[in-house]
Amino acid sequence: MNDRQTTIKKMLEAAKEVHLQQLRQVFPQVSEMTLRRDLSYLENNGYAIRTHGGAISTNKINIPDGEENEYEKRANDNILLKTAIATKAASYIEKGRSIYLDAGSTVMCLARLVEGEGCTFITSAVNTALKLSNTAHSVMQLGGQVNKNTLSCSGPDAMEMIKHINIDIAIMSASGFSIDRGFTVSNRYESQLKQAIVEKAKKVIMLMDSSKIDKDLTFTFAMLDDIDIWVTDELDKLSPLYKSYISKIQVVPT
Amino acid sequence: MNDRQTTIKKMLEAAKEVHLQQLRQVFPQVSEMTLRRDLSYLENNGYAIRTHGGAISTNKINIPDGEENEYEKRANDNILLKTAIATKAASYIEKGRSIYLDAGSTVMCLARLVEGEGCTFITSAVNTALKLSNTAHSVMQLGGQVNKNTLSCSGPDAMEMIKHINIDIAIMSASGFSIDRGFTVSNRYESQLKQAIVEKAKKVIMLMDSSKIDKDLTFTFAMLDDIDIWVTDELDKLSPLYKSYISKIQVVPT
DNA sequence: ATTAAAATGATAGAATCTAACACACAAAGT
DNA sequence: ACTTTGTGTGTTAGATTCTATCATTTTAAT
Repeated sequence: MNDRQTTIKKMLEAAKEVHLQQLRQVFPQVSEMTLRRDLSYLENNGYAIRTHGGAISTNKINIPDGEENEYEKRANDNILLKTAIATKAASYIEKGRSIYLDAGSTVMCLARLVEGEGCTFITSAVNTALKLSNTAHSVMQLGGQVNKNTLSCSGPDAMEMIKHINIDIAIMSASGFSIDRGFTVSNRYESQLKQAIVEKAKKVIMLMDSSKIDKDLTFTFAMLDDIDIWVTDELDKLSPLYKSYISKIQVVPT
Repeated sequence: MNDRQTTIKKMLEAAKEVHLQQLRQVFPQVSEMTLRRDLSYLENNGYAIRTHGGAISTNKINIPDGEENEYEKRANDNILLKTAIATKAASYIEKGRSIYLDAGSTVMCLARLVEGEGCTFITSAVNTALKLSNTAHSVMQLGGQVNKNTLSCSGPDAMEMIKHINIDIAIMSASGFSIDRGFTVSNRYESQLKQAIVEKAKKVIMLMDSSKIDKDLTFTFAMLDDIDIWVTDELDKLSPLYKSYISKIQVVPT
């Protein structure tokens, strides 16, 4: 994408809508045909939808319920990899169980593809709850302060709620992992909640791609011993120390 | 909306996209101009976006997987009217206050357009919380069982949470109203929660269009005396009895 | 029955879109 | 150095679509 196309994309994001006549004034040095081609390019790449006389931003349409924030930008990175990991994890979900789904874009991928017949889903993430409400039999939303980066609810209210909830399987995510510090995140309250979930759940499945290995964040909520299964995409980064845990680490083909 | 327009709307929902030439084949008895007008109508009501040569469904983009749920079908009805009501209600929101936003599509319209500088928003609806998390300074999500029709959380967990929350202004919705039964909804837990909210809030603003007047549902959560302002679109349906309440009823132009 | 309002049809002209070809320029290969 | 290839761009002509307007029909209300 060249500078002109990037500018048009930004105009679209800001204004939600742009007319060819406006573009002609902004870019008088290029021909109308070129601007048309730019709009076609943006349409083919999913940034815009061409209308008669211009184009609108795809973000404009997303407003009804969609996610369109910092979170969403990260969520679309490596979406194929995340889907592969989520698909593997979905195979561990059994009918009629109580399933906790953590906040995080990989877990959100899983929420999109689970059927979970008769399952009760519990989640702290508002986007996950919204998605699950379409298909799932029963959905519990943990309450609390919403973190706009993770879309997760945490804090004393969430802690209080989980006291009364039994969890068969917890599908968790983390922002970093190292053998010394374990699984880490950057938010104190979310760390506290995750720690409590890991303790309560009968079975803990971690979804985390290899890019987060050997990165430590501020708060540790679990060590490798605390989880039962870890679904990831690559083992190459792992030091030989991990080899003893190989049986709990599931590697998905990429 | 007439039969033909309804059919086109369904075609759009199914196919995500429709060309005028296709419509001409489906409706050979009417002129092309009429079909163009139908598409314009659907566009003005938020169901479609016209393109060169046809139109696309607004659902096409925002729900990459899965079709629209029951909630969204209702949410798109009368969206202009709901926006008008929501805009009026937004003018009552003051900086830095604690604002409760109820579940409901009209209130969701308000969530889309509030700035609410420095406000803390509390809501039971997961879609509203998700939307607010983009823009608002602070968002609290009430926890509990998610109702897939209203996308609202309610139950003992939500009741427990609001005990510790102070509310300056509560923006409420209801499914029905009559002078005898007051404001009503069909779900026991949601009624219980709404009732508690109305009691706690210093100021209660009701958003409800006139189509719900003189319809009673199972559970009453407030009477006309309990609310401070009611924003609606029409007074014609009201019996003369209501006239004494005229000062608290705000009518928006349609 | 009369009137008003809404929906529809027909037409012309304006605006937009597409396709096709030509040109300029840079990168890569011979 | 020369050619080749590909990409980006400009120009034009013609096809398609859109809008505005007014005439006509249908529907609803009094």
